[in-house]
Amino acid sequence: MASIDDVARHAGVSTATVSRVLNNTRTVSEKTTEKVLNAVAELDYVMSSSASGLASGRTKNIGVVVPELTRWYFTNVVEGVESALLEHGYDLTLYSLNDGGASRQSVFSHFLLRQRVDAVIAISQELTDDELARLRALNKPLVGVGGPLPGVPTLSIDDVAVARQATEHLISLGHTRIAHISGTVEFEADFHLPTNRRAGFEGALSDAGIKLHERLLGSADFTIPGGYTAAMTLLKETDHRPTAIFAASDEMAIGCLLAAKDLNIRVPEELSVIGVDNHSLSEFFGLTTIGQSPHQQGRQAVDILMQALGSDHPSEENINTTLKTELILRASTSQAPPIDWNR
Amino acid sequence: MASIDDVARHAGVSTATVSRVLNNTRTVSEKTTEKVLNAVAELDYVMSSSASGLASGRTKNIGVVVPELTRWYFTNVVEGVESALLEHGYDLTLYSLNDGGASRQSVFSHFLLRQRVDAVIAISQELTDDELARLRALNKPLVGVGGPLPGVPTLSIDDVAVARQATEHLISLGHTRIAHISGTVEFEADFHLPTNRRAGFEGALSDAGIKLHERLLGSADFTIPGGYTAAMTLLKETDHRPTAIFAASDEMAIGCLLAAKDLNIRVPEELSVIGVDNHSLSEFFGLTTIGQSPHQQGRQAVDILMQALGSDHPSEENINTTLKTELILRASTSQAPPIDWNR
DNA sequence: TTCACAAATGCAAACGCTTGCATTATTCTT
DNA sequence: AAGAATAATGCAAGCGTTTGCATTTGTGAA
Repeated sequence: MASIDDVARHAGVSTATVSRVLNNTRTVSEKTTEKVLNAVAELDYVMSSSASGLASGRTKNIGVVVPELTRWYFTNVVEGVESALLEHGYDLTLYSLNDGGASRQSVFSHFLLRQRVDAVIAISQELTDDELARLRALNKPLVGVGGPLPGVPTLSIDDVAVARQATEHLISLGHTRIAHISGTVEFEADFHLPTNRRAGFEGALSDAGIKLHERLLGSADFTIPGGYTAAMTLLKETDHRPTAIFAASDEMAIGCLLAAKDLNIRVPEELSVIGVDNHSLSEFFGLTTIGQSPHQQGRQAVDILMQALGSDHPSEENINTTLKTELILRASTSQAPPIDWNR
Repeated sequence: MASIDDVARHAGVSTATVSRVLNNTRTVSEKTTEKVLNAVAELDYVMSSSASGLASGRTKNIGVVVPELTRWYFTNVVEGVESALLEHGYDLTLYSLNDGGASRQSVFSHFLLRQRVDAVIAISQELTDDELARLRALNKPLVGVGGPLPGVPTLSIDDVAVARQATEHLISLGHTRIAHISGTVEFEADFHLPTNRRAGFEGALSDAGIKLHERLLGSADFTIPGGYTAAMTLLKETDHRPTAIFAASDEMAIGCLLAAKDLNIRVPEELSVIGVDNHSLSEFFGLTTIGQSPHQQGRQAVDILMQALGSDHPSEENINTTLKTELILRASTSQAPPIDWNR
């Protein structure tokens, strides 16, 4: 495997010059640059990242911490991050905290500290003070995606506003018996997502002067089956069946759609359903939703990171950027049916 | 940030000894080991991976190459790999080849060559000869998951056998008008998966003396919507509607289930459906399937890798291990309905 | 042409580890 | 108890880059 010395010799210059060309420090003449590049090509030379990392302190590698990989949102953010990083010549080292405690512990106390990464992107990670402190001690850029982190530039949607918008959409269609399926408590760890979305829901309701009915509140685990089960309970509520459901995620909303079908409840004539995400299956199911685009969020996180890596002042300006979301109208919501007072 | 010298001084030993303790070379006395470990803990010392990598040539990092992240199979393999690697103290650097050509090119010609990884795991990647040669030139262990690779230890299921088993299951239930939804041609790149599964299907059919009917062959893109559309076409075939469908993936099979529901075709009374994967949604949909467990496959790939990294002879023995799969009976298949000869 | 200054290049000392070899401490034999 | 063998440790030379500083080359002005 060729080393920088081989290249230098081959091009008839010093290793310093080769290094400068490869890192394009702009102080090398055109002629020399070309010679070096030729030598590089001829020898199939690729720099050793270890050596470069050791000497410069820069690894050209970004750590990405994610709670798990199998959820739609995470997967898509990671893909966005990955593709953007590739364009910048960076590698992505993935830390998936699947099993909660155990791996989480070692990732924060060991893996991230090996000086393998120049920066880290934390996806939907509510970090403990200790973890945050550890990351800060690294003195490397850190950006969060999916929720606010104290003192860290983050990207996130406004969950309260999103939920409010979804609910208001239903209200504007004349619905008053609106159910909500929120996330179960174990998802609170993700920036209180269930609570926030529920808050938006309740806010919209109370603004419209609609009284919240306890029995119109369900919760599930953000999956299709979870949404299905929750919807089943809600929809069997015979004397006060909702005419609309706002599910805190598209997957749960799809579960609602399937439940309605199994109960022979027509959507949207008898039941409107709205979700959040614009999941890849939503279009297929004709689901009206508030869309967010995690792929884009991932790319944007990289932009922020690159900027931070460029200027060495840890520019504390862009604390929490709120990402825009968009109401996507499809076939699952419509005018509320006339209320059948007999039920 | 503490360096190995600090630790050495703090423990009153040489850096060599510290290094030995940390890499547990078994030649350090118990006493000394303890002293060193204490110093490490006190100083919160974590080794620099760059320095270690440069000096030893080992990075404790594995490259994982995957075609994309959003498909169930890939995500799960990666999760399996990640969790196993973590246990071994290895990092995982992810290369997702989403946009085909562009990134693929740079990953193979540049990223993987930076000596950032000790080995690579290629997931469902049919590699070109050139790419394979490049990887071999690295002289680092390589294991493939998802399909055979010439001269490389790989893990994969026997697609032909799986398809045969699925089809035989339907035949054993008395079905003779069996349709198949295979993958479209662009998925051929994944080790001819569509072709192989179709071959198994046709093999089982011909063994049973059942004539294959052209109009009972569909194809789709391995997604739920794709399966839905394909099934719609198949099931509208009024004069020769299939009584069973074997879909090349669970997602497509779920599409079939949804199509059947929309057409008011009862499953399994009027239509049996079987898929392949044991996707996380399959249980919910009551889908009979041939299960494989990608998570497990990922872990197993790591086992092989660790073994290869341990012994320096690139043990060429375990070329392509065939993974076991399992018929999982659920509610979507049953005895064939009596044939209505009037249709 | 010469000089001053800027641009281009080279020199060589880090960077923080690992490891072969040499040295010292310990244990076992006889 | 002495010597041999073995275990534990230390020394110091790399590993392949980057980069501050010194040096050489090139340029424009006088």
